[in-house]
Amino acid sequence: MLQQQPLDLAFQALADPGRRAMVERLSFGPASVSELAKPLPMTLSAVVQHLKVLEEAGLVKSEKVGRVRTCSLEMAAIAQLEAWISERRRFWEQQYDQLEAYLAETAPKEGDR
Amino acid sequence: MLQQQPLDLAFQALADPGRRAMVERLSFGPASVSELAKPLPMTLSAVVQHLKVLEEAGLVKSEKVGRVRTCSLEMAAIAQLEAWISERRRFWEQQYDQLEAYLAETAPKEGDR
DNA sequence: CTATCACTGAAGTAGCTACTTGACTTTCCA
DNA sequence: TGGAAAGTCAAGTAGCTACTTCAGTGATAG
Repeated sequence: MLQQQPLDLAFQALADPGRRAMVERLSFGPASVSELAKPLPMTLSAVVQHLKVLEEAGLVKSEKVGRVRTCSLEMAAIAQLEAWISERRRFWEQQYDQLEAYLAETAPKEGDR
Repeated sequence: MLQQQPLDLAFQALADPGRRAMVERLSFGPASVSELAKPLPMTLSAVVQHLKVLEEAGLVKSEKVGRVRTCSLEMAAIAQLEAWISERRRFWEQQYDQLEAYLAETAPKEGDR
């Protein structure tokens, strides 16, 4: 809402089951590219490309030391997604509250369930 | 994780800013297709196609009465997204707790700010 | 020193997405 | 009854995505 590009990229990134699997793995702690690739049915190359998508979405950061690139989650981006979603829920529930208030106001007589 | 198809579809659906705008609008209450289309820079046809994507993702339901189709949010699907995301946060924080516990155990001396 | 490991980068491609236009159908109001 | 309103449906298409293979590069272990 403030800027939607970030949300676009983040939701898009999480729409892929392989990328979601990587994020799930990383939620347990940092991992190398090959560790991320091991359980996935695709080439290392493909994993690196997915990783790039996750990094561009701001969901993951990584640093290379020697020949190993170690990746970890960026909770800030994930928190933003959570914020957008819970905002929807907040407005939705508010709407219900208003409906309840409205019903309570227009028909507060005794035939009220 | 239980089934990923639903999450695939839901994240994918929310990756589009137009579709997200529709969901934002619907979080304030039900709306007709034309109401959803009004603020968007695209044809009615395109909006109907986006709507179909949202419905297939289970995020929105709609019902036609007379010539008007009225749409509303399906909070259940949105709650599932929220659950996946907050699960990531939970594991992430757990990892941090373990790190803290470890640090507290290995160096519980006084230089422990 | 050289083989192996852990990636990196480029190119190619099948399939999918987000539209558009235009031709209908149905419903409702005057 | 006749038209405007509110959608619906089917093509067609430019651009994007998720891979693959193959040919490297720079650490590191023996």
